[in-house]
Amino acid sequence: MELLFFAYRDFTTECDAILASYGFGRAHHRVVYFVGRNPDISVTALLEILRITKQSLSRVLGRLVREGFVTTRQDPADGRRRLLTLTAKGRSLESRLSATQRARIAKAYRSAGGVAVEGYREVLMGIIDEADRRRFHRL
Amino acid sequence: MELLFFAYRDFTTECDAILASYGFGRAHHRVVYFVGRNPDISVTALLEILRITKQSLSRVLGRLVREGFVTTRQDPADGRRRLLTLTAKGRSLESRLSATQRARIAKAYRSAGGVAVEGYREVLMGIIDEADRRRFHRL
DNA sequence: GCATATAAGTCAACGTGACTGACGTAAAGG
DNA sequence: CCTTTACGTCAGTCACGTTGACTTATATGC
Repeated sequence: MELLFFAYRDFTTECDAILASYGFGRAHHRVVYFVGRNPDISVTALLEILRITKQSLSRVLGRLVREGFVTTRQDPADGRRRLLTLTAKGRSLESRLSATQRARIAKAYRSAGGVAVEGYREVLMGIIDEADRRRFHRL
Repeated sequence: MELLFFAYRDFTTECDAILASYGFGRAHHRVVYFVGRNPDISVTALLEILRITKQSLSRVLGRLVREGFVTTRQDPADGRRRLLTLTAKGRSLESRLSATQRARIAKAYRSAGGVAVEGYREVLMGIIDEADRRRFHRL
């Protein structure tokens, strides 16, 4: 429990500094991250991943769209849906944020070795709710 | 990165429900957890673990003390220090919260096996800032 | 074709838990 | 004695979550 607490805390603090320089918070990071991972994702699908309310997302996403990090377009198959995708600016922010986290994970992976990484992934997967685990089977 | 996000989210949501029934939030949980782990901890030491400001801690800790979950006493060795310890009521809350998390971790450990757990701990340790890693060497 | 359901957006109000800055007090220590 | 440390508190701000109500556009089933 302590391990997870410290790992998650240190995992996010570097990003917080970058985000602060844009006037963003963690909520913006999560949106940028998941839109980056799932281009053309619908608003509802994003809400289900983040498990927050539409109103909470609205403020964060609205700003990201207004400031040109995310674009919305109508779903050609279902006109009610708005599909979200990162712009070049959004991808640039996303990779800047991910770079610090990837570096941290890569360092931990290297020093722990392949067998440890296998175990790490297996245990984390076991901690995740069964329903959400399926998200990873696709990858 | 996604693994950590979902694992941490699912790791905390069960507790959030219990905490909500007391009118508490995650901040209270963290205080109860770390005071439980470190009986007779000073306020400053707790602040360093949590990495929040005195003012932020004050509201949360103040309420826990007023409602009888945590006791403070003067450090006999240094009268400026207030030593924090859980009351029976506090320990009861702590174990109730920990029980759900322990169960989740235990389940993940069992299904992953001992070798995986070794790797899991090794990688998480690598993600944690070097300075904080020392905290675990004691344990 | 109309009624209902769904996707999205918005207005308003609120709560928690962070933050900064300033100030007060008690105890320790050179 | 003066400075530093530990703690507490007042005041104001901000991020980000919540609920509830309402609107608009589109899809879909009868």
